Amino acid sequence: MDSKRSAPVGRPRGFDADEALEKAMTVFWQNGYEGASLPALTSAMGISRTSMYAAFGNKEDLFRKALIRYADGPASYGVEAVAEPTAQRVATVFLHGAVRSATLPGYPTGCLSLRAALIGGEDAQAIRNLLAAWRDETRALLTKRFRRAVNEHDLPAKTDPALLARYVMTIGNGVAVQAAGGAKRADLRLIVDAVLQNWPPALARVPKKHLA
Amino acid sequence: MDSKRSAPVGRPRGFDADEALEKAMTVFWQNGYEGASLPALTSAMGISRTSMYAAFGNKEDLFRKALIRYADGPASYGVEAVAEPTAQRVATVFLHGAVRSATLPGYPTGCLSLRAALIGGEDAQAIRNLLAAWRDETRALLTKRFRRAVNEHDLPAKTDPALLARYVMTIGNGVAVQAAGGAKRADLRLIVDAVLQNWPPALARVPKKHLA
DNA sequence: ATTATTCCGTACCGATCGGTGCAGAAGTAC
DNA sequence: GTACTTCTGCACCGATCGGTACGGAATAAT
Repeated sequence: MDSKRSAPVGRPRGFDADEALEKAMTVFWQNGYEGASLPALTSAMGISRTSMYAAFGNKEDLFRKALIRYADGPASYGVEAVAEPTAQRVATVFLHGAVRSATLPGYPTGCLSLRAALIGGEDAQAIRNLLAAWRDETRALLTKRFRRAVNEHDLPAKTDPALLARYVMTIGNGVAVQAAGGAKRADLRLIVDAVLQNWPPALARVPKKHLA
Repeated sequence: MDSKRSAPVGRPRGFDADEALEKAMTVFWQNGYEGASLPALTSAMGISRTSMYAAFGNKEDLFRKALIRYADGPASYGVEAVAEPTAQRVATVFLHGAVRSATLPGYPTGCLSLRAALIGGEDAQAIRNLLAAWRDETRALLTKRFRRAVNEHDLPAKTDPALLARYVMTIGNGVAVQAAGGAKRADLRLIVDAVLQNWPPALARVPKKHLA
């Protein structure tokens, strides 16, 4: 599991697990979970099937580890954003990060979380749930941060933090889709800047859930 | 092919092709192109493998026909929007239509075009290209409409119609993703209304493509 | 040296994929 | 009725899926 073992007796591993995971992340990012076949993964990782299973468990475990690497790397802008001092800065850093992450040179365009599991057969349900949980987590992070901003009078009192968080996520998701479709970074940057000029958006607390 | 034949000699078809196509569209919408297996499709359509091949050709042909049905049905809001008299109305109808289409009761949430083919193996490349072309077509429709609005002084002269079209598409895509993730129609409606309050967004023509 | 432990390539497993051949059932035309 | 056309269910095809058993190669401890 770890890169350093306490007593590595036996033949040492013939590849760098970190580099292999990086390659696997890229393949998942490009092709999604089900679309990434084991031959595609292992050939990109430069190792054989057996070595992958020995080092990472199975395909699902490999994906989970790749996702962690993704969240800590290219998609770390979420946690960075909520550390900003004002709500406007939070939104700005978040959306600029979304644009940057979705158009990184050397990586697939768009967002791994969206490309990997909007769809799929029934056996990919676990992966879908995992990614949905991760996106919900990010949204909860933003909600909490915006709630604090309301309490600090950094946002109008009637602002609904949850709705504002979903607003920001919606723009970020749209950016990811556009990037996956070939949109240029400069264009997306102009678009999110246009969105950010409308701040804070008028998102009052919903009056009441109307009867279904 | 058609629902009416000129001389239907021989045993008549034992199912309604239109109803079957509707079911197939739903399965593709829910599971994507590759995620929709033939057993899943045929069981939803209520017919056997062979009947599907006889009536629709193959899986790819079936998808193409389902997509046409989708574009003429749940996703017809694009062409409806550009018929509106002002640019603001165009954007409003488009985004309201996106929200409605992505949260239709009795249908999968989100947008078929996104769920079906953001990802996939190599053999799904043709499907991806098809859907990308369709989205580009919609964007071109909006671009053309906004260009007309600029000429009619319905939008500021310095507005970039292509960029504005991408802006609207970006919001629409974000809405579709959020809907697929479980967002409620009422919340999405509030979000797009907040976006529409910022109209026209400041999207000037890009100064010049900076040297790569 | 010997022994133990680990890595890794080959070859294989059952399951499922999209697609098809075939024969019988079901209908129309005469 | 007979002849002919079309539909449809069953069984099957080769290819590919994720996953594994096995044996040889390589390194560490002794």
